[in-house]
Amino acid sequence: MTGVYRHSIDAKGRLAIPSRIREELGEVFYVTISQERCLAAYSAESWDRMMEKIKAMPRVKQTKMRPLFAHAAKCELDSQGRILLPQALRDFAGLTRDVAVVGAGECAEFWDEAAWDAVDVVETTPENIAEVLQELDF
Amino acid sequence: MTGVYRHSIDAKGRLAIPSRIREELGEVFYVTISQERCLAAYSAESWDRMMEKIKAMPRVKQTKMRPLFAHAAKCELDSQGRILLPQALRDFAGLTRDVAVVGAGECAEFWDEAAWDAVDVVETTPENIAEVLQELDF
DNA sequence: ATAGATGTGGGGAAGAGTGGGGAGAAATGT
DNA sequence: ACATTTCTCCCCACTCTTCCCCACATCTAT
Repeated sequence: MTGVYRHSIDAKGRLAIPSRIREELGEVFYVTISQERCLAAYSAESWDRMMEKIKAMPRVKQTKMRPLFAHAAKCELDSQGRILLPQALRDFAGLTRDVAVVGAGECAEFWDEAAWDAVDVVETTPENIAEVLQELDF
Repeated sequence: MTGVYRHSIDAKGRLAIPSRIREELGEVFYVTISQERCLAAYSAESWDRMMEKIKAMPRVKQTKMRPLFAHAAKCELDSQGRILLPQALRDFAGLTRDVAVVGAGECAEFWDEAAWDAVDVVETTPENIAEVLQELDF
C-alpha cells in the first residue's frame, strides 16, 4: 500500500477510503491502534495471519496482546466506499476532520493531517532517505 | 473479537451483548471466570475445543480443571440479544451496573467499567503497544 | 465537451441498546 | 398439596446509532 491521500471525516464520523487503498484492503478489514499517534488498517487476510501467530503463543503472551484487540475495529465499507470509525479510535489518533491516509506497505495508516505533516517533514529529509536506502542495501 | 463496548446490566440482571460480539459468539455460548477479575465468554465451538483438550489430559490434571467448569455458565441470548448473568459470576467480577465488554481475540471479556478503565490506562501506553507490536513482529 | 469514477454531504429506514409489563416456571413456606 | 414469592423469559415501547440510498461536486481520461 502506497501513497498519501488527504480525506476528511464527515459529521457522521465516516471516512472515505481512497480507492487505491480500498483495492488492497478489501471490503472488510481491521483497524487498530499503532505505536504512534495514528491508526493502522490491515486487510482481513493480514489480520488472520496475525491471529494465527498469536494463537500459537503461550497463554501469558496472548494476554499481553489484549490491547491490540480491545482497541481494534472490524470495519466494513458502505456502498460509497466509506467506513464508520469508532469514536474511541478517533480519539486515540486525535482524528477530527482532516485525515491523511498513508500507505505503509503491509498496512495503511490514518493520521491527523497536521500530525502527519509534522512527521513527514522530519523524516523525509535527504539525509534520512539516504540512510533508509543504505539500510535497505538494495 | 475486537473492540470495547460499554453496556449496562439492567435491574433484572440482564446484559445486552454487543451485536459485533454476538456475531462471533453465536446464540449459545459459555461464560466462565478468568485469571483476572473479569469473566470470559467463549463461543460454543471454542468451548468444545477446550473440552477436547481437557479430555486428552491425564485424570489428575482433569481434576485440576474443575474450577473452570464449576464456575462456568452456559448462556443463551434472549429475543433481545441479552443474557442473564448468574449472581455468582457477577460477584466474582464485581459487576454491578456499568460493564465493559472487551474483545480479546479468541474470547470476549466482561469487566466492571471502572476496573477496565484502570487496566486499560496501564496497558495501553505507547511503550506497551510498541512492545506488543515488536513481539508480534508483523 | 462528455462519460465514468471518486469524494462529500444529508434524509430516512433499519437495527441496536435500554427499560418495563406480565405470563409461566421454579422454589419456598404453610 | 396448596398458596405465595421469586426467578426467568417473552413481548412491547422508546431512543439513539448505524447504514443504505440518492444527490451533487470534482477530477480523469477519452
